[in-house]
Amino acid sequence: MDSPEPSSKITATINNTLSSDPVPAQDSPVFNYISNLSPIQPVKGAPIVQDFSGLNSPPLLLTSPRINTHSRSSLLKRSQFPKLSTEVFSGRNEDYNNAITDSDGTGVFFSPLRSGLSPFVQKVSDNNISVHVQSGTPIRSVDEFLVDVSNSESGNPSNSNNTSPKVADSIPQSPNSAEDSKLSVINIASKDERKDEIPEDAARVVVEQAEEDNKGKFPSNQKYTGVYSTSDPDLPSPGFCTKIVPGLAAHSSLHYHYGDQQMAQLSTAGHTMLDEASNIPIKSLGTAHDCRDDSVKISTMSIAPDEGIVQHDSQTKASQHQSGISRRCLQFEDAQQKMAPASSSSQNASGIVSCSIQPVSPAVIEVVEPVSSNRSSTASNKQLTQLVSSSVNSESLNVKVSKPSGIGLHLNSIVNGMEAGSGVTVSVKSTQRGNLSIRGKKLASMMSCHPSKNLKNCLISSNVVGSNLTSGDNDGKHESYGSDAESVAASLSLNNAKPLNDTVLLKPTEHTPSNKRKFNSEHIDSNMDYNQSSPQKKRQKTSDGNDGDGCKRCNCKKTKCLKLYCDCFAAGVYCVDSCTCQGCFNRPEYEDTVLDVRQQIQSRNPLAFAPKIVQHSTSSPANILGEGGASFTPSSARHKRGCNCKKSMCLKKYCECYQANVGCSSGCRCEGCKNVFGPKEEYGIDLVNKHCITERLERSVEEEVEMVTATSGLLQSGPINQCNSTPLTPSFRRSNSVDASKSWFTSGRYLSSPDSGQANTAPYGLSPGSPRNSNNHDIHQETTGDMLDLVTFDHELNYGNAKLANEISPGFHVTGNMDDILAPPKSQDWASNSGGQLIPQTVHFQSTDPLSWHNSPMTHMTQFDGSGMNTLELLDSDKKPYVMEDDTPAILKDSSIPQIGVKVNSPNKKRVSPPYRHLNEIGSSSSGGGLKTGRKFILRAVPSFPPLSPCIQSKYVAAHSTNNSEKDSSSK
DNA sequence: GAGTTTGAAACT
DNA sequence: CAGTTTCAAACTC
Repeated sequence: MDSPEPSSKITATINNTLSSDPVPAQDSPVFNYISNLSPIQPVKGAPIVQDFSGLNSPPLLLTSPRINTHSRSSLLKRSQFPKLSTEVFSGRNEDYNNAITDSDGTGVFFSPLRSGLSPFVQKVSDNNISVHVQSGTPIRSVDEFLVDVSNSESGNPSNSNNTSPKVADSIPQSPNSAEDSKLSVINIASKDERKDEIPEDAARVVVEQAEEDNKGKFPSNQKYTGVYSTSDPDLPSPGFCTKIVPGLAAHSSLHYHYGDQQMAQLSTAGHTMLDEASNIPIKSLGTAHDCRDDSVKISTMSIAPDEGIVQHDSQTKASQHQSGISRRCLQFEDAQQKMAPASSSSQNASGIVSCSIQPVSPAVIEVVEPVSSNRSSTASNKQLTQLVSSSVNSESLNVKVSKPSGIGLHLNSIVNGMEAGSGVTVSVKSTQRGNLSIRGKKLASMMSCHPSKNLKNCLISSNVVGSNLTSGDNDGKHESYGSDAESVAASLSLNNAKPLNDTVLLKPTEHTPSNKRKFNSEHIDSNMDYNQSSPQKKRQKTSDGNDGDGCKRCNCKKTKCLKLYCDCFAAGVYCVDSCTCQGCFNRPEYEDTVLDVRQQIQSRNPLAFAPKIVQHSTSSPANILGEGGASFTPSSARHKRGCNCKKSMCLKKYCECYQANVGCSSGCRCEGCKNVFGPKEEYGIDLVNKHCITERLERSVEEEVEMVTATSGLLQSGPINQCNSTPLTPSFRRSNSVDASKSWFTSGRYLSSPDSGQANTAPYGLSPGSPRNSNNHDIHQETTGDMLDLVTFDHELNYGNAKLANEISPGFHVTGNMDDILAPPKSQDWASNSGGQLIPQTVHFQSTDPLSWHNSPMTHMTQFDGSGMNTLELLDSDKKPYVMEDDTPAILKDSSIPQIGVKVNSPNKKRVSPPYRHLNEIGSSSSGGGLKTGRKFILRAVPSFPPLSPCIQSKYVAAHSTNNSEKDSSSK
């Protein structure tokens, strides 16, 4: 196993299975390139994806703490999935093999994943890198999850192929399951010690699936090294990919595919992935599927969200593992996993997760794009490409956006994340160009994101990224994901500084030491944060207060990070190394404890982990702003419970409403409320405030626009900061559409987190769109306003970015299906649906319509994906979709569950809805308009979500794209 | 970095 | 449900 054995074998197997040529990775120059080139590896961070799993339900997040490890393990697992992996990856296998061989030489294996994960890594790994095996404990559950997923996915993948076939293919490439898995693991591990551990887990996971193969522990580091990529590959390679990181996965996949070399790095990898996908329709490759899955899932989601989810989860996990990122997150995933039995189905959410991969690294994406653009364009890989970077071929892509990943996180986190991340903007031009540009600097930071904030960022980024890449993000690690991707992107951007188009340069990034460093560090940080978390990042974060990354770090001293006082815990994320907490039990190692505590808390307050912010379709405040209309409540979002501020006048972060960039609602008991985002009705909004808000909105819009563009690229954090502030704006979303979008965002957050699903979707959606962004410029502008709205919230921003992207990219139309979306429509359902939808959605959009982007919160995703995000767009177009409902739904939705959907959501949703505000809001303010709008939106939104099956969505999209306008109008 | 303020979470 | 305490983030210096 471990040994990559002769790649030849693997390749052979691969060949058999995949038929794809397994050129020994080593052999293939391409492989080398990739390994060398790929900055991707860093992407591993992507693992972040893990978050997704989290997506399902916040609770899960907690549960998932392991996830991180798991995720890593998951990677392994994936690798395990030998079946696919080996076969599938034959091509990759080669790579893997090569990698392996290389690794062998070094001792480390690279799995395709690895390669995918991080080209960087590869290099390193090659050297030796890496990978330290982290044996850590395996988190089997996760792994299993992953595995299962992968499996399931694999199964589906084929189905799903469509969109993201490439990915899947690529994934599949990973040849030998066992070996691969090992390798993959290794890869990841190599980077971090923890990883090492994780890898083991992953391996275990894999083992579970294929204990044999894995052996659980791959002997040595090698395995670990291989872990990420390889093992996964085996598994359904897809799994790998996904697991590894969306980005990574993609990369890895790419690598595999490429035997070509292409150093091209990620992009190449991506291409390869795509190519393979195209070539290999394989589904078999479960792993590949991951990536694909995302896309596929997305598409398929509609069909079988669960699978998608699962895959995503696994992926995410993997990704998480890979990247430190995972650390935090996503326990939800675990939980979810648990929740949803391994089997894919339940976990549709997971599908979302897959998104995470994408999210993994916008950077990656970018990287990919270049390549992809080159190849991808050719490659059918649509999905992959989409996933990878929607950027690459946004057009074809259906993005998977699954990003909902964020979902797992709680709103809070999300929101926060937004802020943190804001800085960066990435613009991806998905459309064929594949240009990704990342502007933000913060990407990295974002990447790193921590739980809450990070999450936000992550989400955003992830969303964006993910959207870009693939649908699936992961929730799991909110942070990681986004962060990774972002980080990557950021790194890219930073390094390259080339904002946009640099995407191509992923390699460069890789190549450039600085870039590499950045990536690595970033990725690591983001991914590994807790593990390795590069000091720098930590520093940054710490300096920031959280955040550089956006990730927050807690500083708990007495609560062991097991109470809601802890931001990390509250966000359902594990504490990261960067956290300065004392006696922390919020770590994967204490997963059981965390889960227990979490349960206890939930028993007392079921909504304890639900997103605090719910989208209200109408928030009174928003209306105020509302340029557009009143309908908009600036923030459709509201704090569920409302704040109780007495001295801060809701003008400081002490105020949860303010912190979340949402207006206060009737539910608030604050005194002297001057919440910029929307004072309590009582207080009425001050004109001044309104002005401020509007200004913010405008700014945000502008920024968002940029962001969007960037976002499309990835994360775009840029907006974030402001966004943070701006976030407010979101609430204010200008137009209805805006509102809707916002609602998304907000909802996204909220949803994502708590309920979940939505958020996930949103993110996904967002990310996907990005690709188009390039095209979107115009759109951006147009949308910008909306975008801004979306952006406004931090979370939103994050998501929003994606969304923006989506929005931006006019392209996104909801391919999907308004209908579908609509179908789900009910707000309540919505949440659940959304959850599921989200993912799926992600996929479908392709919008062409600029409008759609509105929906977009997801837009970005859509953009990239094009279709993927569409759901969002759909929503947007409808706009209202999201709006959805209100908070409640959101909450419920949040759960991110979306995918999983109902399960998670439903519970939450019910409760969620509660938020006084909704009622109030609904009733009151904006109420009128707001709520109405919200509902209206919701309906629309719903439709978007519904988009379970990508395929369906796509269909719808195609059909509806035209219809959408009609619908929209009608809905309106 | 230390200390203060603030408001949520937890407890009674 | 209300009041109090505890806690950690946010903020200030």
